[in-house]
Amino acid sequence: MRLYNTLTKQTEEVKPLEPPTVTVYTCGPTVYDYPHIGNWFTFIRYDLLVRALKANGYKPKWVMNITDVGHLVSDADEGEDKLEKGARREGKTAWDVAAFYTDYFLNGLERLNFTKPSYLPKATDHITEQIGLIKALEEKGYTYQISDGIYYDTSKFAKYADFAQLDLDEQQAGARVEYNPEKRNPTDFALWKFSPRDHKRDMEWDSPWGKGFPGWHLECSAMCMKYLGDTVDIHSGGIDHVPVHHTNEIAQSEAATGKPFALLWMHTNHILINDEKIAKSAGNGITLEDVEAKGYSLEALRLHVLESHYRSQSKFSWNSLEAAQNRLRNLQAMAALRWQARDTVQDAGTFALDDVAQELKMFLADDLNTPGSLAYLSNVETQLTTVLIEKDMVDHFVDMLGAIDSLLGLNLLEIADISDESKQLIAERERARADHDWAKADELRSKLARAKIGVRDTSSGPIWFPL
RNA sequence: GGCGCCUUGGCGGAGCAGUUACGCAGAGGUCUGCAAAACCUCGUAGACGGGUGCAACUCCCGUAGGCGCCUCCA
Repeated sequence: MRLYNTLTKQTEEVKPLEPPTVTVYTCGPTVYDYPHIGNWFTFIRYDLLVRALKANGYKPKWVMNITDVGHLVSDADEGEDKLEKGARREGKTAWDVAAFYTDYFLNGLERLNFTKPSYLPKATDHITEQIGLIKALEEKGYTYQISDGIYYDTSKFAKYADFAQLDLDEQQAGARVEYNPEKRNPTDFALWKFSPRDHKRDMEWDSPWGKGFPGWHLECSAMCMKYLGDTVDIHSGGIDHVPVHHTNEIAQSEAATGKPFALLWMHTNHILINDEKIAKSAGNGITLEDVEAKGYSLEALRLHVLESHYRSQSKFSWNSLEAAQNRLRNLQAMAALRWQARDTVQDAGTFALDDVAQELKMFLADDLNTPGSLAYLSNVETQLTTVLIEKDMVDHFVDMLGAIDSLLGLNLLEIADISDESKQLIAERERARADHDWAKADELRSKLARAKIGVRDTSSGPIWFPL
């Protein structure tokens, strides 16, 4: 399996430290509000990564964290904690807000048919580990204290700028934010922030340096190392994390352990809506509820994610979701053939159902080429809907659907057989057609359509499909 | 100001130096009692201008436009 590695800027073979296990860390959500569709796009892409790894013989150990403290609203450690801000907005405590949106997120993973991560650790459950990491950094001389917290001195980590190819001097010149003048370097970041004197935070902990809370970047390093070891095989997240969050994770982790933090870094590009990135301020933060309210299924959303490559900046619109929904319907029509096998079919051809899984797997093994896998699947669909299924092919056909589902998560196996009543209507319509009672035949077709069942007539009899 | 990316047919969206990506929508046709089904065909796609190749959408240079990051962000 090959993936593009942000670290080396090239596509390379996945080489886990201890195959067949492959450790994967994904930077998860900050649970202060409803995730928008762009967040879900990214997470679905990592679900696909894990599915692809499994299909290609690996045993993924997947950790996705829940950021429930410390994620600051704005710039260089000056801003407010997102959780505390969310709490004020909703008149709750930060703990309540975190619990609510954590539940919402976990529920979303199920609604979207995610592979279950091996661990979904919360930052607030790992304060001890985070303090331990700061201590390690302190012992090695990477930290310093200023009035509002303990900071990491990025000038002590020689290759700080390498990962994101940062030009630190030039950046400084054009920076749009004012940095805390107490900091030694503009890129230095908080490891531990002291609680403010004037009010009590909902979330705060004791530490060797005083009461406060951990900086945002710290949690990922601490939890990744706790669950997956000092060196993780694949570390992943949104492309926006490259210059700051992941750069800082590398700095603090490698400074503490002296080992590479991740062998391969994988980053997903963002989707745009109306050629703009998604931001709450732009009012384009579409949620899963919005998608469903417009009558689109979450499977259609997932299919839409598959239609573009994870490294390209793709566009989202209701039109394109509509297209995905229609495309999904056609795949579901193919899946419905499992209930409608014929004793014999004309020209069964030489189509090899067993090859489908292998082919799809190869597309995904090629840097998650999901658009290629769908193009292939469309060709399969065209052949099968033309040829139909013979009874002794059904087992193979169901296996094929299962393989598609386990790779792409489209729930094609969930397309159920129709009721006996509906089958009788279809049979009745056939009799009407035989009697040339076209009015009755068309009426029955309308009746079936109201039950979301479509019918097409073929030389080997009627075929139904879900509308 | 710095760094990087992108520009493909109505829409979405890939790969590839020379063979149809694919899907959705649309047009024409075939079949059928009819069809909203199915099948076939079609739209003379590659921002623009140069260059290197026998050959470029696919490599190089330039121009125009767009986007992302440098600041919380999937």
